[in-house]
Amino acid sequence: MSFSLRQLRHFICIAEHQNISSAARELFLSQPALSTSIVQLEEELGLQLLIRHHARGVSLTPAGNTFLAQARSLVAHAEEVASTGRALGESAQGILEVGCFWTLSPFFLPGLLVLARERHPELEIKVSEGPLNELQKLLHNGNIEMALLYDIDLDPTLARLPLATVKPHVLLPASHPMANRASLSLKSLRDEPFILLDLPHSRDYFLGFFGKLGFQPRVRHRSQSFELVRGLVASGEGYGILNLQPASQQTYDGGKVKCLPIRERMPSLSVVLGHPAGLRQTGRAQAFMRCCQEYFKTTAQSQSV
Amino acid sequence: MSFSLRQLRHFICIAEHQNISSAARELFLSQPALSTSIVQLEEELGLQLLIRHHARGVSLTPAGNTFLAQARSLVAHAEEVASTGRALGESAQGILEVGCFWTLSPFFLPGLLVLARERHPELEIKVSEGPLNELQKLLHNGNIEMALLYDIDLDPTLARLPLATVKPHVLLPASHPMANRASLSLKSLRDEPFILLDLPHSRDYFLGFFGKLGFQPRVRHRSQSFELVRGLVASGEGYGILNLQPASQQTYDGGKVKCLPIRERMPSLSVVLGHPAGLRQTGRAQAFMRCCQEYFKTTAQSQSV
DNA sequence: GAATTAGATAGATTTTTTTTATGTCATTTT
DNA sequence: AAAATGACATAAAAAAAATCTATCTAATTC
Repeated sequence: MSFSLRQLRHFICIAEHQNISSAARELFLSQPALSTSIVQLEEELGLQLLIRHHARGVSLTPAGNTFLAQARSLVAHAEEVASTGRALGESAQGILEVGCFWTLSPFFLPGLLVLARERHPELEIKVSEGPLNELQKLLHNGNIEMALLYDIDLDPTLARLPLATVKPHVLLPASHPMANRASLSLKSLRDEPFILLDLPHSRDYFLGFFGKLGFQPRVRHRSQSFELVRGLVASGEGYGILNLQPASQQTYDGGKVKCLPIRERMPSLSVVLGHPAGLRQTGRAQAFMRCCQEYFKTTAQSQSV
Repeated sequence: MSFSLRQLRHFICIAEHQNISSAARELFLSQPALSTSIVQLEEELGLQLLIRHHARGVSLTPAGNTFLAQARSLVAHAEEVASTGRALGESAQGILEVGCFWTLSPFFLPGLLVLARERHPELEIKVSEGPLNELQKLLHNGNIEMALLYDIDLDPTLARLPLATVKPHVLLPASHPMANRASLSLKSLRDEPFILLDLPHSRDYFLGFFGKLGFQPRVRHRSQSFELVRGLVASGEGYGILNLQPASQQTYDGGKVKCLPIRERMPSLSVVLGHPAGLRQTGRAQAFMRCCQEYFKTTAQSQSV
C-alpha cells in the first residue's frame, strides 16, 4: 500500500552512511535485507533514491535528496508521537478526567485539587459532578478515568480504592433539648418527626437504620437537597441524619444545627475512588490516586469521621 | 521497536467506527486481525487506548482520545510525504538538476529554459556548466540527472538522446578575399595560418579533419576560449574552424568574422542529452527531455546547422 | 430464554522480512 | 597483470509478523 516507517529509517541510515553495508551493521541487519528494503521503497514510490557505485557505496539522486528531508521529518514526527504516547501512559501530565458524586464534591474537592496541584503542577484535572448512575456511565464509556464515590450500590465491575469511612450523625436544631449531649441514641428520637435525605441510594441507607432498631421513623419531609434537610432541621421541623457535616453549623437561611454521633452502631459509608476494573491506569490517574490517599489520610480524616 | 503506520491507521479507523468489527470491514481485514493489531499497539505504548464494551463496540479512553489526535496528524503527514515522494517520481514539479557542456550553454540554454518555463512553470531547473569529465562525474554521482553534451568521447555507460547535429564551419576575417563565397574548401586554406580551439576533445576533432585531407594545418595559435578564436580570426591572425556560430558576426573587441560552410564532407557533431543508462528517470527529467526535443526540432535547427 | 451483537482466543496459513550463500563488478594491492 | 578487497545484487531458505477461519464468551434485545 504505502511505505513504512521502518523503510524510511532504513533509507535515512543509508543516506547517512552513503554505504549500504555499514548502514546494515548499524541497524543490526544483513546487507541484503537492507538492500531489498530500499529497493522496495523505491518501487513503492516509483522513484530512484540511490545511485549504486561499484565498490564505492551509494549516493543520493537529487530526488533522493529531496525525499530524505521529508523522510527525516516524518520519522522525527513519529518519534515525537511515540514519546507523547508513552508519556500518556507513564507520566503525570496532561488532562485527567475524574468524576465526583455530587454530595461529596463540596467537602473534599477543594482541598484535594489544591493538593493535586501542589504534587503535580503539570496535571490538569477536570471534574464531572453527578449522580451515581451517570458517573458509572461516564466511567464505562471512558469519559472519566475515576470517580470519587460512596461505596454503595456500586457496579460490581468497578474497582474501588477505599479512602475514608464516614459515620452517620444525627442532626438536631440547636435549640433542641438534647442538642448539647455528647452522643445520642436514635431510639430516643422515636417519636420525633424525621427529615429524610431522599436520594436514590441514601434513601435506603438511612431507612435501613430503623429496620435494625425495630421501628419506623415518622417521616415529615423528604428532600433531595442536602442543604434543605439542614434548613428544615434548624427550623424545628424534625431531626435529620447525615454522614458528612459542613464546617459551620449555620444553614443557608441563617438557622443553626447541632450534629451528634449516634450511640447505636450503624453502618458507615465508605468514600472510595472507583475505576473500571482490569483497565491499566494512566500515569495521570495513578498520580491522582496517590494524592487522594494522601489527602484522606491527613486532612479529611480529622475533618469528618 | 515502535508502532507502525499500519497500526495507527487501524486505530484511527476503529476510533471512527467505535466498533472493531465494522472497522475491520472497512479495512478489508478480519475482526481478530484488527483486534490483535490494536492490542499490540496498546502494549507497545504501554497505554490503554480502548474500552471494550460487550456487545456494544468500543470507546476511547481519555488517553486514547489524546493519542488519536496525534495518530491522525502523523498519518496525515505520512500521506503527504508519500504523495510528494510519488510526485518526485512522476510529476514535473520541484527542482531538476541538469548539466551543460560549457561551450553549448550560451547557444541553447536561454531558449531552452524559456521553453521549459512555458511548458512546466512549476519546474525549477538548476544548471551546472563545466567540461565533459566533470559533468560525467556529476551524472554518476547523481548530482545532476542529465546533461546537454557533445556526443564525443562520452562514457559508454551514458545513454544519449540525440537532439541536433551541428556541422563545422570555416571562420574568416570579414576582410578576407574569400570571405564572401557561399562555401569553401579547406584545401584552399592549406597555406594560411590556423587558429585552433584547443579543448580536450575539440582538439582531436578539428585536427582530424586535416588527416583526411592529407595535410597538416599551420597552427599559429591555440586557444581554450571560443571567443578568443573568433577575435584572433577577425584580427587577421588566421582562419578558424568552429561548429556553432553566434548570431552576430561581431567579436568581443569589435572585429568582424564571416562564417562559411566547408565544401568537403566533414564529420558533424551531435548535441545530445546524456543521462545514466538504466536509471529510471524522474518525471521532471522526462518533462525536460521532451522540452529539449521540442526546442531542437523547431528553434535550434534553423539557427545553427 | 432464544437470538443477536461484538470482542477475545487459538491454531493454521499466508505474507513479509531477514538470513545465508553466492555472484559480479570496480578498485586497490602485489 | 593478477590477486585481493570492498560493495552491491540476487536467490533460496528460514524466521517473524500479519491475517484468516473457527470457536468462545459476555452483554443486549426481542
